[in-house]
Amino acid sequence: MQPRRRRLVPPRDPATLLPSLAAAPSQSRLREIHAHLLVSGRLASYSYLAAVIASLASSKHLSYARLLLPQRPATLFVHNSLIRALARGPRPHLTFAAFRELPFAPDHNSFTSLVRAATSLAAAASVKPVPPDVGVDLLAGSVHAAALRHGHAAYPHVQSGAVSMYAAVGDVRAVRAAFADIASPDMVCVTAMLGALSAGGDVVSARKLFDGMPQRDHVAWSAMITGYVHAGRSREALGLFDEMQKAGAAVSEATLVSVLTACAQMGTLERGMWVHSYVRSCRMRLSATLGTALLDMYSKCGFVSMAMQVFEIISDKSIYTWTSALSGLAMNGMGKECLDLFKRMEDAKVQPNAVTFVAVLRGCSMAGLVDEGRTCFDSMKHKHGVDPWPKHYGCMVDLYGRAGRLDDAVDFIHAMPVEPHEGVWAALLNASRIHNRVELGKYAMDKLMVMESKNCPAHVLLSNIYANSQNWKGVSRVRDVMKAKGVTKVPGCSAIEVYGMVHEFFVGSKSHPRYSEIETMLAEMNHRLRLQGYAANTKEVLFDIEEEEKESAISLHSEKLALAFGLITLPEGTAIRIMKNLRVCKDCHDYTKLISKVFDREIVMRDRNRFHHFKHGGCSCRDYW
DNA sequence: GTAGGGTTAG
Repeated sequence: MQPRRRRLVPPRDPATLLPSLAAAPSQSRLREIHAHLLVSGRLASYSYLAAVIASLASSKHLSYARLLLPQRPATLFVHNSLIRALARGPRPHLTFAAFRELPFAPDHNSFTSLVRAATSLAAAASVKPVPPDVGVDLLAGSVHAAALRHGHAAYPHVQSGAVSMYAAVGDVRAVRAAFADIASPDMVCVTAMLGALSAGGDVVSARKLFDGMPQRDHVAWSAMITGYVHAGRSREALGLFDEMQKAGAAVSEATLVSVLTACAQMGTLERGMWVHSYVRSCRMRLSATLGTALLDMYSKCGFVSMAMQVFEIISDKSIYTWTSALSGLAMNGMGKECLDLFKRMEDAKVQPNAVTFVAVLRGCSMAGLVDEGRTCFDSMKHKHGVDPWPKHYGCMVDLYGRAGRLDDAVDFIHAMPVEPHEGVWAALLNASRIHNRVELGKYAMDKLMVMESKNCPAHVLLSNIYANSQNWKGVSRVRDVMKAKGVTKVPGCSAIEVYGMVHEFFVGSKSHPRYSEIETMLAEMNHRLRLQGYAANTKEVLFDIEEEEKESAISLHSEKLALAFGLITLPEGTAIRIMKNLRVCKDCHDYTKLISKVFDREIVMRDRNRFHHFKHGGCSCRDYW
């Protein structure tokens, strides 16, 4: 077959070329476009040249952009365009090189971009080391100092940029100082500041600032919603979103991303699906960011098939998209699928980062794929050049430990090139609990104690190990230690969404308005289960109490209350979805399995670590958690 | 024709 010849038709409007440049064209297409620009004489126009350079720099053709620069005696504006594009692009450290090579004295616009570059670098530094090997805090300080030296630090854009920059490096004092320097902050500055405050963990001050704003646009609303999401207060985030819509503020893509994150956090599938249909009805394009937030919401609501459907239709998948999909498969126990997807990612030549490997290793560990996990861990550094984090070592110990290969887990710990951190010992402790290795559990706990750990789940784990071996002295010792160290126990809470409303249940709480119905249902559940020969597993109750009392304490675990409520309110044939803030205990797990059989219901339960999909008396985790 | 809000893990 004859290869089709491409026609060289110059586009009528030069502006139509810019999007195709930013979309990272192939080399040959790029040369074609360049030829058009030269022939049509458009590269002679400064503003157009600047736009072209900016588009090129933000795509994958940085060197090409640089090539264009000396073609004309470029103005400061053209150089600033390049710097701006670099600062917003995927490799912000290149901004500094371009800044140093400026053939002009930098102006306030140059510094606006430089501050932005430092901000992006600081944000990226948590995932990968920053290329110019310098601490991001030092970088922020010196960028600010340079702006002062050149007399541009008082420019409003530099000022509000500095607020965000110091927030990104986590320097709360510098944030406050930078904000105090601004004589009369406008809406944009205040929004930057409220974002900075909530990023620093102070949503309360952020909210005060927000309430005091004379006017708020959609960015200000979004920033506040995001603040709540990052604080883990997703209920308030969703409430604020409702207010935002009542106030008539425009809903942007960024807003929806935050709202979806809130839905994911709470596990409110119905509201999440509402956002999805909103996106569709507005005919919004599913960008990588929006699509990823959507896919993540579906996985965190236990709706994996839908998550994967969304994944497939995202056309420009980012590293976040891939990682989120992998993590979704991992937490739903689909280790095999997770590895397959990782292979696809490698084939697609997408570079995995450290977070990606956390997801894949967790996938292996959830599904008991020990050898595959080991291979993956080894490939991290050798094949992909990703240095392992403490967490990756923890995943490996978990992988060996869960599978019952405790000796391998211990060998692995001893062979670690870095000092084992808390998570490693906690993983060993958990494995000891699963496989009833009391001595090994004590050993792991001793290590944790030395670290002055206030890790509450670890203490509870050790207590469970003691309880399993009827060692009530050990149990009460753990309790005393917890008291002495001030380890606070988070109360167990299960949430269930019914017709758009989220109902929360705590252990033994009777405060729900429909509690009497719940009580009746609980009695019926227990009755029907007993007919099936179910006896409560009371071993894991934290304290040594009389057998009868124990049973009633267990029967009031929050997940059972939520389950009863779901059985009352949700029509037959609909899955019951429960979100628990802590791990499901063994008894509740067995109990739920039986309920799924006796009541012929699909039950999806999300706990702190993963999902359990109960059906016909079995669970997707194959009791392996 | 230059600012502020957004996605993965924990």
